[in-house]
Amino acid sequence: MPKTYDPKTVEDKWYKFWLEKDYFKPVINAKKKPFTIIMPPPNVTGDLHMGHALTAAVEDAMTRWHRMQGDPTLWLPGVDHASIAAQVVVERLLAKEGTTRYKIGREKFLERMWEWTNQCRSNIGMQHRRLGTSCDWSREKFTLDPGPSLAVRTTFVNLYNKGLIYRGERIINWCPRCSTTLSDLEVDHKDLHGHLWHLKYPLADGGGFLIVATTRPETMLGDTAVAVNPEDERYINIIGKEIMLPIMNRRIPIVGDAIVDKAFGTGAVKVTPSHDPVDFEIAQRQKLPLINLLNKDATMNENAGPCKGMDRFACRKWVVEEMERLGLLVKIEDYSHAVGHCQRCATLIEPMASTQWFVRMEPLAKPAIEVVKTGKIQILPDHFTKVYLNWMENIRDWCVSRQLWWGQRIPAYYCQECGETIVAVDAPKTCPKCNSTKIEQDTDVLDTWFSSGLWPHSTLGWPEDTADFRYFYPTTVMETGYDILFFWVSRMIMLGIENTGEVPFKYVYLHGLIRDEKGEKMSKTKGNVVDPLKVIDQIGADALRYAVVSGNAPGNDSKMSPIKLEAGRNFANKLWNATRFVIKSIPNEKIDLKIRQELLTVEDRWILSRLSRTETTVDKMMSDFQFGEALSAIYDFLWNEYCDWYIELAKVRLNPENKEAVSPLPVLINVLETALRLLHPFMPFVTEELWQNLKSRLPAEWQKTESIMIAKYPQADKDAVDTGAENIIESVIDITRAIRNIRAENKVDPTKWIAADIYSGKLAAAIIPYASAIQSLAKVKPLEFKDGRVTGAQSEKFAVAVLKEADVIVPMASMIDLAVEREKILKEIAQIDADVARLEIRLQDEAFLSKAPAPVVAKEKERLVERKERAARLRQQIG
RNA sequence: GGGCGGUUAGCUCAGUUGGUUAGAGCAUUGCGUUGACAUCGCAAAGGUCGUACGUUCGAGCCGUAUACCGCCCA
Repeated sequence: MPKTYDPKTVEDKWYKFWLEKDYFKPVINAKKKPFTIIMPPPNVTGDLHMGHALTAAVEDAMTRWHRMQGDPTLWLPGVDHASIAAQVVVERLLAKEGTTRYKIGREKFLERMWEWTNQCRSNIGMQHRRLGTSCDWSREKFTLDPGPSLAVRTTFVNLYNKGLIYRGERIINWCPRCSTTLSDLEVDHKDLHGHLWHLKYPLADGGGFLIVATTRPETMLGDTAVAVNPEDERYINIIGKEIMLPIMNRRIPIVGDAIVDKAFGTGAVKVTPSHDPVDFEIAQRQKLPLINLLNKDATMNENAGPCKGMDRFACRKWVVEEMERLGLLVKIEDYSHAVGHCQRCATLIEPMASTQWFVRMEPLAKPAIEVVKTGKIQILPDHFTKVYLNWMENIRDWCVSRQLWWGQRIPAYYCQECGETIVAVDAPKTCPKCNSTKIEQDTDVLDTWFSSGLWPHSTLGWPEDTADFRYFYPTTVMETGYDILFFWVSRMIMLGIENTGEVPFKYVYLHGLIRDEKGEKMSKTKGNVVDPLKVIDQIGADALRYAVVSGNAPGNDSKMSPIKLEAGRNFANKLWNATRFVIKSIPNEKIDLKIRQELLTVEDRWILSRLSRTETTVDKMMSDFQFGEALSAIYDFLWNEYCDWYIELAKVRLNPENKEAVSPLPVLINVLETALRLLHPFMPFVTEELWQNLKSRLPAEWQKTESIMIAKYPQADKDAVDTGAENIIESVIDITRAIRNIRAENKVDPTKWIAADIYSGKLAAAIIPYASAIQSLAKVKPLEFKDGRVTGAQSEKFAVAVLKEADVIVPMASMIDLAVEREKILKEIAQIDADVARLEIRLQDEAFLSKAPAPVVAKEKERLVERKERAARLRQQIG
């Protein structure tokens, strides 16, 4: 075996081996409860990032853990068509080529989308394989596959028939760049520094003005009323009167509506029903007309009068100038307010009244609230339960139609003859009302999250009654980032219950975001992304997986840094070398590796006890989704107990001179083999490589299992816990450390042997057999064990360490070779004397004293004092 | 405005039913390389656990208040 671990030479080999053996495929066994996890499908928007690596590492750890425990385990991978996100990516490609989706047309555009998607999908698949993910590739799904597509259409039709999907005119979020509606969740609110313009609106009867304030003055062109609170005494007399809307010279009514806040501004508000959600509501109540001002690209349309054709921002400027010219601009205030931006392209969103498809959410939310409140679904970490419930309880209808081309086409058809709307799973040939064949499908597609919401059941075959669906649904865990709790975990719960009558999963495990070293979100535009594939190329998949999982607590963000990655690489290498050592120690002749209780030494019983405790901890932590904690328990055991102490103690017995010693090999090998299995779910490649390496050098009975990934996960042997052995070895470790500590404090040459006396009280008999171990580990000889406790220690002659179970006494004389020490000190004194002489000459030099800067002179004087003092102390020491 | 989370060693963070002397990785300092590993070993230094009250025999952990930082929702 080479001296260092080289992941490149092993990872591909083992992944291929696992695939060939079909280990990733579960065997359906009706008698056993399956463990099922559906992978949150990455978007076909590019490469996998660190967040995906974390998802993959955590899900793979769970999957491998359950598989090794003998559960029929399915981890189903998939990819999301990511309607808007993917379309934005390809549109950017087109822009670089100097064209647009409109120029090339829908059909050609979709071809490009598929081309991109196929390439992206295979890339994502390759990247997941590099990460070592043990998902069942034979069941891989894509959101646009026939199965999931059928699920989407079936769901849409069912919801429509139940009245839970409707088409209506509402205020929606319009992205002018993407030229589509967006759901509320797809809009990011950012605080912007803007202005509040105060405008004078003259009464139509010439009896004065009302003053209204707005952050979007251009919308005044679409005002259809001014509203005041009906209980506002200032305005009670003018309700019912009319305003002459400036610029447009249109008469609009003054209406009373309770929603108007008397205290805000002047208490009078302009009403633009087509471009503001609150105004839209007022218009509904007051039966006001809607005037839409905007074209799809956010230029002003023919309703904007003189502003027709202007861009929305140009129009704003023009309106303000015009109002000022008319003497109707009262004042401009600085004003900070939250403004919606498109999550995908960051363009400013325009609220706009539009006829779209909506999902009525409240009836779907009710059972989804119930299952979480009653614990049928458990959200981890727990505090996200509140976040979830708060969102669910204040839910609003969901706009699902998108004016995009890439995605699931809405299964609604319109008769061109009689205007009938037909919603059906399969395209109708004739209109059921008028028998016309002139039928056209809705041109819009569905919000991508509509199909994601069906993912846990659509991937398993629903709406068909499949064996997979029957066996694996409801699934066990949904593992994903907390940032998409609403986007899809919530919708999966709602739609899962709606479609199947059962919860889609038992647990929701939410992980945090992986940020860069400074704690900032990684993004391509910031250029701070860490590419997981590059990391794998450099240090291997196991090291990357270690880095993302270790120290990662549920729901907490974590920062990624080269240092963390290095820690992972170092651990893999440590493990490699420990195994290399064990393998080297295996003799060529046949050996019996069976652990025989009667032959176990105290350190054997100690490491077996520690292993048992580690297994218990790991089992608890894995069951509690504390993956970081489980991993660190394994790390600590392997590095700080097995490598640092057990191997070191075993070396004493392995020494060929120590012929009568009982061989440590049975325990040395068994513990290592077990620990490799413990670690396997986290670091699959290096553990497989080492396990196979180790196994190949062992007797036949070790050859029965052909891969670590299908070997049994270690279970704690409670009988192995041995507090007595733990106390003894802990004392041996304490004593060794104390002596090393004394050596270090007294600067004893590492090759020098020193003497020590141990007063170990009631443990003496147990510790005495470790005399030779302590001797070699602490380089101490002679080592004597004495009765009782130390009394009246003389610190000038002895170094003393008082430990839990023992006292350690080291005579000073044994540490210092006086003659050598005297030589060293004399040398140092000579050196200092030379310094002193030079400094004295310099400080008597008139030229130096007058020309050198004062601080330099002062420093030299100080140095002289310090040197003289040190020389005096050294002279004192040698007498 | 409503809600949630964080504040622990120089840095990054663990610390889940309150229980001896609060841990890890990295960084720092000193020492060490002829048989597992310098991607290493040995040792050292470093913390009034944001602040203030309270509950308790006992608080990093529970309660109240407060400061600062971050996130989500409106």
